[in-house]
Amino acid sequence: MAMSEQTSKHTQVLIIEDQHLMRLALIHELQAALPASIVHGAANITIALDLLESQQFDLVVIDPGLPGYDPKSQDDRFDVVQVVIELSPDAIHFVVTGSDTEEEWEHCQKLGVVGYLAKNNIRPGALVDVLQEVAERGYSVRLSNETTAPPEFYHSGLTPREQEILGWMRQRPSGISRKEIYEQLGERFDIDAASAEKYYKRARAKLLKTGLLPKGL
Amino acid sequence: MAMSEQTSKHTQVLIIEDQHLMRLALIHELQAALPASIVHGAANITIALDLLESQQFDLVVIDPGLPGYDPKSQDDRFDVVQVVIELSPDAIHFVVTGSDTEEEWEHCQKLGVVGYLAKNNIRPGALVDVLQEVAERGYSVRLSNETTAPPEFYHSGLTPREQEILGWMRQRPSGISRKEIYEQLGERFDIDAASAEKYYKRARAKLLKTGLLPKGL
DNA sequence: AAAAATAGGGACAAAGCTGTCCCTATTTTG
DNA sequence: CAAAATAGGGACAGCTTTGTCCCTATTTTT
Repeated sequence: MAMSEQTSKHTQVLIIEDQHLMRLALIHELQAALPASIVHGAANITIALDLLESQQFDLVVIDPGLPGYDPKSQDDRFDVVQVVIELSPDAIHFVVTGSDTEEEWEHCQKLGVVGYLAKNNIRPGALVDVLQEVAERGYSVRLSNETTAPPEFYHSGLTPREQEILGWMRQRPSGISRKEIYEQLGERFDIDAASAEKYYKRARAKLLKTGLLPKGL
Repeated sequence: MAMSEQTSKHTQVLIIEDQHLMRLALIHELQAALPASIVHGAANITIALDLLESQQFDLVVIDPGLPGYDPKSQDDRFDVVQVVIELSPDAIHFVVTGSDTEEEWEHCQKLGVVGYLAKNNIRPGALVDVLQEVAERGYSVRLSNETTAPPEFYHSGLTPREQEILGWMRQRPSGISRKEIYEQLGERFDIDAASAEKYYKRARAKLLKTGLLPKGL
């Protein structure tokens, strides 16, 4: 019988978050940010504690606003964080919350948390930057931040690439030519600028065919 | 110049939610639930009001916990909902919140809301049921609910189908054979039970190759 | 012991997405 | 006006995912 290789080369990640869609989104983000990782999800503290006792993790992401704890009680919130940290002393710990405060971050930091992220300040792809910042500076904080992002527009007939390119193009500041955007996108996605242009054009064509495309073209 | 067809056959949906990942997840869910829909996202109330003034919507989903409003103030939360409803009187309105209460639902109902959903009670695919319930009964309420879901396990090498099938299989109650699960899955996804079996096996093989698969096989 | 379930594969067609290259008009900008 | 940018496509190779069908051992139930 082969020995079970508990010490695999994969990064083990645990997400503790009770909101299903948010947990799935975080899992998705973490997988994208750490391609060789295995990501576990726990919808409540009971499952989380089971997992923490059964194996080691390299990174644990905690939402302290779990059911069974009084969301208005700071003590309850810190309790969750503290217990998790005690059970995974070698891991890196992030806190993700929908109601962030400067004071809570400071308290969490004393408990050993190195990442403190407001849910409304986590954009797709942002965790890459957070992880890098933690690696460089030892911590990363993103408090709540009212965004001025443009409205989004999702049409079921578009492929992910087309959605993505279109999203970027719609944020084009005035004075910047489309061509420049194509080049930026080419660099960002590591594709040809011409391909980015192609995607944009196809997306546009699809929207025209169905009869409506957003104002900013 | 062709006349712009404002009255297209597509269902127009608007999601007002400040948490980016949650907004994207909701957009995704809505597109899956309403395949012929065009879904718009607004990260704050300003964008939302712009959109509401510029066009009509058939369904508006509101998270009243937006920045700029005191999350502890019930009045502020209701204000958001009320303003949105006044600007889209012909639409159906859902409220999605991370801090739900029975009282808030009752108040929202008086304002015209027909769907009241706690964020921790929205699972992937659940909006289909919510929409159907609204169509049949006129309203749908899903208050906060502590789940007893099993731990989740996501491995980057698996395809979405494999992840999905594996997730279902891991919830198999004792006394139910795998074969029965295959049949349920076949029905649910409208594929052959044999295909479901194939996916499970391939997922299992991949996990074995990389050295670790979760306890429950 | 016979029947059913399970593990662990192979082969393959259809479809969709990605990415590249190339083309011609028309419009905008310097 | 000349040059650059833009609109609006066609063709195509490569890849992954999906879904179906088929196969042989081994284990578990009955």
